[in-house]
Amino acid sequence: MTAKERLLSAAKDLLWDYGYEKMSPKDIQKKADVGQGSFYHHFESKESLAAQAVREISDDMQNTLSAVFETSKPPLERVKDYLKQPREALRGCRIGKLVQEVSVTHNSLLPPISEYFARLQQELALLLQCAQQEGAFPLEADATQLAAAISAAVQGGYVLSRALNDPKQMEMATSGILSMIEFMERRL
Amino acid sequence: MTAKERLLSAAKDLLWDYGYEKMSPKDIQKKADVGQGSFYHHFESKESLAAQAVREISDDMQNTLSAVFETSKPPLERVKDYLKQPREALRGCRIGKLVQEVSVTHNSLLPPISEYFARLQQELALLLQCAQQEGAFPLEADATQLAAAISAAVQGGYVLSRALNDPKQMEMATSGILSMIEFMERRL
DNA sequence: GTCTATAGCAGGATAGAC
DNA sequence: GTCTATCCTGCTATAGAC
Repeated sequence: MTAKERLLSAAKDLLWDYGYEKMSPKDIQKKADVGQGSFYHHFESKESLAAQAVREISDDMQNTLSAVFETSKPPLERVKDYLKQPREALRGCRIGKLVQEVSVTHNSLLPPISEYFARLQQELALLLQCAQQEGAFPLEADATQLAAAISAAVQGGYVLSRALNDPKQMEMATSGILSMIEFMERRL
Repeated sequence: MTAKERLLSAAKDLLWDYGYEKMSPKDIQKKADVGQGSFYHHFESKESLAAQAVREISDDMQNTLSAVFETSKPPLERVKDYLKQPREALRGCRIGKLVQEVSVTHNSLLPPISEYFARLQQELALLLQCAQQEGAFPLEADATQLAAAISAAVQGGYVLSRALNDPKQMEMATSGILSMIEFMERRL
């Protein structure tokens, strides 16, 4: 890996564990085994590097999404598969945890994050609507609201897991949603 | 208000908007209109002050919880009332947003936060079980899982609102859960 | 209790040699 | 492209006078 690639990779890791504000240029240089000179040769600033790192994280996560959503399974199964995905609950969401920082919502890091969540919700809503058209899910449900609730439960699962220092919180939150979906499926 | 009270009040505000790491002693002093000398006269350190501020925030929020949960309404109504509470979605959860910071999960600030969420989930689960015993909610639902899902949806609502810079995300997430609960209520 | 002065250190970035 | 030296600022805290 080139120095530039190592810097990006290190930044992606540190953003996950430390967040944007607490991640210092020196932390990145040390983790990437790269000198200060190289850092500022390849990137204009910490924000510039972070913006590119967040862009890559968003792309990675959208690819993961595609792997779950673009299958031949019935639409509602794909929604359930999303809920059942393995997650590093205590580490937090690579992308969701960043939005709590003032320095992130007020700079160039936000757009790739918004993009990820917009796409997630859009795909979930679409799948739910398909399920409804196929008669696999109650028509009275509001697909858009449900999509928001599902993505919120996952993000909240991360928060609760960290707050209670217990990875099972994620499992409970997603299982709770899953149970409700299956209930609605049975009684349509 | 005494200088000590002003310091605590300022810290509570800054924790909400800036978070723990980005909130500096100088920020607090300035907002409280108190000199550096006073700051370190009343508190040992930034962490010490923050710990006390978080303790108070947790207490405040538990009082808000009591106001919603300790009424004479039917149990399931109280759960719905919790979901319908007004929230400053874009500002984030006063307490939930803190747990994403490494410096918070690794120090004395976490316990009051854990306490709040533990109590929230316990009360929600209890109310759901009451509703089940009264025949107002399906027995096949797992109250503990649902309580986790409900509290997660609220926390996730905050995250999504900030990520998409749209306060309606909170409303959609909580309405989504609300709809599912009402669906289950109708078809028990 | 409150003030000002000061200290030590880290964050973020620049300069110029190699 | 990479290295070392250097700069300025802000963070966190201490010291000692009033």
